[in-house]
Amino acid sequence: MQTIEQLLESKDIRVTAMRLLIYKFLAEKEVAVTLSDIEDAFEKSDRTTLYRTIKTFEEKDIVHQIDDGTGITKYALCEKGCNCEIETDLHLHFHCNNCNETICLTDHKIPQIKVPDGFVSENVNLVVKGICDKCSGQ
Amino acid sequence: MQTIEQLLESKDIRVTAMRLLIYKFLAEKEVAVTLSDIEDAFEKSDRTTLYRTIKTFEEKDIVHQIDDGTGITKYALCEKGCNCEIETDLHLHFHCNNCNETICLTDHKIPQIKVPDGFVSENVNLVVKGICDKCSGQ
DNA sequence: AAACAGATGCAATGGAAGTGCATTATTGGC
DNA sequence: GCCAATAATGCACTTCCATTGCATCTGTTT
Ligand SMILES: [Mn+2]
Ligand SMILES: [Mn+2]
Ligand SMILES: [Zn+2]
Ligand SMILES: [Zn+2]
Repeated sequence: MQTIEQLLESKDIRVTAMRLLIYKFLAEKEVAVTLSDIEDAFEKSDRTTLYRTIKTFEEKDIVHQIDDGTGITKYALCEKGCNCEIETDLHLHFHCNNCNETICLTDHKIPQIKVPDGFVSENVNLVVKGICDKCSGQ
Repeated sequence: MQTIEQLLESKDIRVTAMRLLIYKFLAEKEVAVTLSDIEDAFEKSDRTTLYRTIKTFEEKDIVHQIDDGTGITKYALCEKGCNCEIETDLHLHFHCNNCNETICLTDHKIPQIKVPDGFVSENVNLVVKGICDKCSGQ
């Protein structure tokens, strides 16, 4: 089991206090977060720093971006061995219309989608909306 | 076969020159369009009018909105008998990474998506990205 | 210590969606 | 046809989020 420091170093990311804190924040959250969520959690630091940190994480495949249709970009830590860029690895995302939270359903992979002749599928984005387990009351 | 005028009237939308023009513009396009696309086509009219026209069409189920992940909302005419609000009717959308256009694959319905116990699926958005038939060179 | 690279902070920008209100056009009753 | 009501249009402004330029700070290397 590697430490967060080791993970960052292995991805050629310099270890800073801020980066460790943001990583831990993401790791504790079980849902995808917006930049605003991170801002609220770290009011002392500047928005830009948080933004660039999350972008750095994204470039290095530590987090992946989620477009859940709310118009606000969300982010979540990648699972170990998650190859976000490979189509076959893509899991689906669930957005709760009640609590407004979005979560990764990491072990629900997107099924193979047929496209018409002449079309080449490279990537699929699938967001299911509805009521999450917490809100459905069971 | 009903005229555009008859269609609009049947949906309780007043027939105006602008609305007819925008409807025809959408009908001629085989791809989903952004508000900017409409703006470019009708430089004489104000953006707000175009915006509200498309919103009116959307409310009355004449067009449906498409979130293809580019961050810019796109719109396309509904097919005859397209019930956009019914989950089972939803077709999938294809976004070309080359020409950057998005099209409705109206006869490719979204497959049933399994969600974990406790989750209730109400709606699904599925966008396939890749290379379209025109760009794939066949 | 000096030099350098990268991280952080502040300010500003840009794009797109949305709204308030005045003006103009259309409709329906008379 | 005329008038009042109602809806459509145009203009200005706002809000929200994403993104960037540049100055400053911090940590590392020689
Ligand atoms: Mn995810
Ligand atoms: Mn469509
Ligand atoms: Zn919920
Ligand atoms: Zn194409």
